[in-house]
Amino acid sequence: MEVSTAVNISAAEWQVMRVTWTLGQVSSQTVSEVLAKKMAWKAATVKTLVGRLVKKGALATERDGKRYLYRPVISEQQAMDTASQVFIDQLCAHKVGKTLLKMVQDTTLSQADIAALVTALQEKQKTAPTEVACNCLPGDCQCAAGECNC
Amino acid sequence: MEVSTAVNISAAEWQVMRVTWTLGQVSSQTVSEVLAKKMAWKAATVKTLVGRLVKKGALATERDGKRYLYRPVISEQQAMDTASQVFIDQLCAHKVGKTLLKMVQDTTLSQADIAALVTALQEKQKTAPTEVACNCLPGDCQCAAGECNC
DNA sequence: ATTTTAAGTTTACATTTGTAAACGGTAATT
DNA sequence: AATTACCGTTTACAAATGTAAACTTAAAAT
Repeated sequence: MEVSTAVNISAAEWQVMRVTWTLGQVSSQTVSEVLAKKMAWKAATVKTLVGRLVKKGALATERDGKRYLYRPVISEQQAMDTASQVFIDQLCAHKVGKTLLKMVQDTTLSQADIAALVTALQEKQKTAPTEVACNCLPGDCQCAAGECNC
Repeated sequence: MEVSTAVNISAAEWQVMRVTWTLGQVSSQTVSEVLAKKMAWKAATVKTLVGRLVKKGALATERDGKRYLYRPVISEQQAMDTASQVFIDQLCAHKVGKTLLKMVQDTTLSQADIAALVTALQEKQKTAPTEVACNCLPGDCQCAAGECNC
């Protein structure tokens, strides 16, 4: 039944997660070194974030002598997909397409990424509707002509 | 020089913005009615959010007798684009493609949206790199073989 | 064995966010 | 004219977030 494994990871915490996703299993010292350089954060700040992530269940710990090693509990891809969903869900359904277009245009993508996207889109095209209705208002979108872009 | 017009709009505030984006110029009563139904928010809650948005400069006011009419200061598309950028920027550059793919797959898009995306992607393909490097760590990604998905 | 270090834990503290009640004033209704 | 109904403004208040110092303890170095 999928008991809401969805942990909320804040923007700052996300940076810590990225280090663990990238390095797999890390000491907090490593995380601190990386983020001191990348984010100009004090070690104390990183400690707090790591602590919160452990409490939230986003990081698992394993004793390693006097210290701990931290390991991500959820995969990066899954976390990104969840975050994407949350992001998209808050937008007007009618305008999601335009926004995805902007994202695609403004992002560096590899040949493979592009190919995969094109394939998926072509597949999607087979069953895509002509229009996606605006869902900004409950019931029908009642915007007067010219007053909105729905 | 683009003096950071970027206003921060929280998730709850975003709902208020959507109403103004959709209806163009609204009384707080209208916003309240819409969101009471859509979000089950009390009128007081909406008042707070509207007030904060005005203070943040995201909504402009115009007197209308005893009350105000509210109007969005920035366009929805621009707000969405900014939010998208912020969202994408926090992700590992190497994995943005996969995430966009997921978004495309999980979202309802119109024929026109899909066509526009395909066109943009084909154009992008001409200059796309073979690989997009991971930028999770400062300097080179030092993940050991097999320990990360970079 | 003593001191230094490094780790984790506790405490701090201002802001932002979500949610809303209370208050005060003006316009509309009785 | 008195009263009611709205509307905007103030106040409330807990939780989350960003940022970090202080404290405590155990291991490492001398």
